Amino acid sequence: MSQTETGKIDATEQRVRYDLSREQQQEVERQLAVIRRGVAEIVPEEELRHKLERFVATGKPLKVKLGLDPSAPDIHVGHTVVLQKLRQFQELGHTVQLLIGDFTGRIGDPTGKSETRKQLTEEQVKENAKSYMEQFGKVLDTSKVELYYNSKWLAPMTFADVVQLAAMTTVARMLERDDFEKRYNSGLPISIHEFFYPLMQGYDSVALGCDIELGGTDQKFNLLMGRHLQKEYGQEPQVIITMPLLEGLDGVQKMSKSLGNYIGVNEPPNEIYGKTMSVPDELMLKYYELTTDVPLEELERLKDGLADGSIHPRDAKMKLAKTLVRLYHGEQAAEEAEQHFKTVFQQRALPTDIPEVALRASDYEQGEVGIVALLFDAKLVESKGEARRMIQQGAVKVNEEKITDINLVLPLEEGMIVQVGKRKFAKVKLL
RNA sequence: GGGGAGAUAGCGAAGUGGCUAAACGCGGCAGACUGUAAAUCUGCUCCCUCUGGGUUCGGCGGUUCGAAUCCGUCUCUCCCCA
Repeated sequence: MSQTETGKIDATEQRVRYDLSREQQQEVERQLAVIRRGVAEIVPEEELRHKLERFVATGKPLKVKLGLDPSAPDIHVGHTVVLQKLRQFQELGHTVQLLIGDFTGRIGDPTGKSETRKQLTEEQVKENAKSYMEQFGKVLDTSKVELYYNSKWLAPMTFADVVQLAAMTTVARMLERDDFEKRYNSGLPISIHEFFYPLMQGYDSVALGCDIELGGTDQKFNLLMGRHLQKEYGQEPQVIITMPLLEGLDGVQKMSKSLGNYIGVNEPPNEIYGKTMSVPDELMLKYYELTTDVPLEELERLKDGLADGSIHPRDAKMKLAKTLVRLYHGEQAAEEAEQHFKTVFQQRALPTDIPEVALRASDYEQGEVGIVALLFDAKLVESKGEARRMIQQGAVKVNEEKITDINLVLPLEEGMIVQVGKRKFAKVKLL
């Protein structure tokens, strides 16, 4: 859509003006300030203000949508960026609409991967939705959340409906989308049906009559499609709010499960703590801002302290790690995780809670075991070749003694502690 | 519908009959240093019963003493023309 056309629509739009009292105007400003915090973009902000004015004048909450993939959720800290924003909307008195894209997910994979997506049964979808709600409960008040499935309105559509929907946009416009453009230019395949994903997602906003749709910056195109379609269907278009993408542990690529650079909210406290400590320093403040409930004033103090050197980056990061564990596992777990970190990594001592590995004594002759087999059987390495490599590189310890001989045979003992690298431990339990 | 190009290890990318388990880069892992950050240095990175053996270069089938490399066929992809 061209600039001039957008301008024309805005210019001709008839907006109701509300006579707000001073307090009401202040409330609008307050809400705007909360909503602005940490966002990448609000498109367009003027419409958001208008919607908020209406909310303050009429008391009718804004409908704020977030679309979700129907596959089994494993929520990580990157996802919580958007959830934090939704929680803020809840606290401001608005309604959160979670949309499970069960129909969307039924059709195929939008990322162009060759594997066809597994067909999910209705039960699986319901199960996954339940799992979403459980995990979202760590950030959102899920009792107030409205849950929708887009198969409800997408499944009954006829081919004629679909063609009509498809006629509302153009191929050129579709190719504006960043990943389509990149794939097209670099000769990667794009299936026609992939063009329907933005259309379906956009139509969801029509069906729900959304006021606002949230997403990561990578979702901007899809979110804008919702705006466009709402106009086409004669509705007031939604305002879109994009949140910055959170880089993962590598500090470069966005946090994602497939890249393995994520911190899962359901991970054990020690993992969350440890992974957080490996986040690059430069990202610390971004993590604080987007994934925690640390107040803005405190954030400022941290920022200044780090800048003038009065706060050690390590201490700031330990606090971040502790905060994240507290958010997902509670105060006590946070304390324990910090203690564990200090013991294992700062003092290089053995952790107190080493996972046990059950080994069957009868599987070993004369109660003895080769070091390579031991590492493999204890699942500390993926292959025996890797076991040999680890030993040769000096990464292996048994009962805190470094092992250097790959042919070492040692007696199998209850409670012996095997270690590979800095963070993989196992305690032998004989059966 | 016609013509052309291509598919190599997690990714990118060399290799066009034996010296190739396959250069190089990225990523990953381990060690040193450290704050389990960054930077830097070193080693490793298909599997196994490991001074040796086994299975790999889109699938299947051939040619050959010997194939990632040659031939046939199938699948998939991209580009150009219509």
